[in-house]
Amino acid sequence: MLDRSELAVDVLPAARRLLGCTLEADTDDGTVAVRLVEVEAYRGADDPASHSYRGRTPRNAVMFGPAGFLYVYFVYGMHFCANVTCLTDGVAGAVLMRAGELLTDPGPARVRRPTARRDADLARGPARLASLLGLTREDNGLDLTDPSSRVRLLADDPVAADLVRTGPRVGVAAAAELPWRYWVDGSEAVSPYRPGKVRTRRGGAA
DNA sequence: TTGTGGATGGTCT
DNA sequence: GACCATCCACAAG
Repeated sequence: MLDRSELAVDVLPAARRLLGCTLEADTDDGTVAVRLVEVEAYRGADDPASHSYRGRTPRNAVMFGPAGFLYVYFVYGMHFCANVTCLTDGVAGAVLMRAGELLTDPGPARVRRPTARRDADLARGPARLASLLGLTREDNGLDLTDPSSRVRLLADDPVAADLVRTGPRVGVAAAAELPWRYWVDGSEAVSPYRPGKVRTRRGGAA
């Protein structure tokens, strides 16, 4: 298991530490595990892109708790995204898990995500990753450092420094200049770059 | 192969 | 009532 103390630090070192770690979940189709290859850091108070920027609400309460817990939220009316909390109790911070490489048998994973064309697509993108592991609102607040949790975070060897890349966060308009996205160079499971938001609202009568 | 736009609902102002 | 830490189908080249 990953030790909670390794995450009770600022969001950038925590994000860096999570690269290469294994996220494992027990699902109805069997155990599914991925190696994290892409993450993004979010920090309350000074980060306009963070859910916690405007203070504590019922939705983001987990972000204000201790490190090493799962923060799941619902987005775009149909997707879930999963974060790992970091920093200390009372200070909001989290790392969004954006992509992973499948470590377990593709069989159960394919049952969960039948539309994936390649194995590398199974957990490419935050909503796909959450879907693959069956993460929903029900799992919000789980302790990822508890071996008896349905979802667990295992501490693998850190990724070599020369394989780690950083850049702007994906799909984020606020604070788009911050290079708070970390990924493993060369992984086919890293989600493609999309420029942050070109706002096209429906029915836009000029 | 790449680019574009629609779907869909909780959360907060 | 506007905004979203997105994904997928489909069209065009």
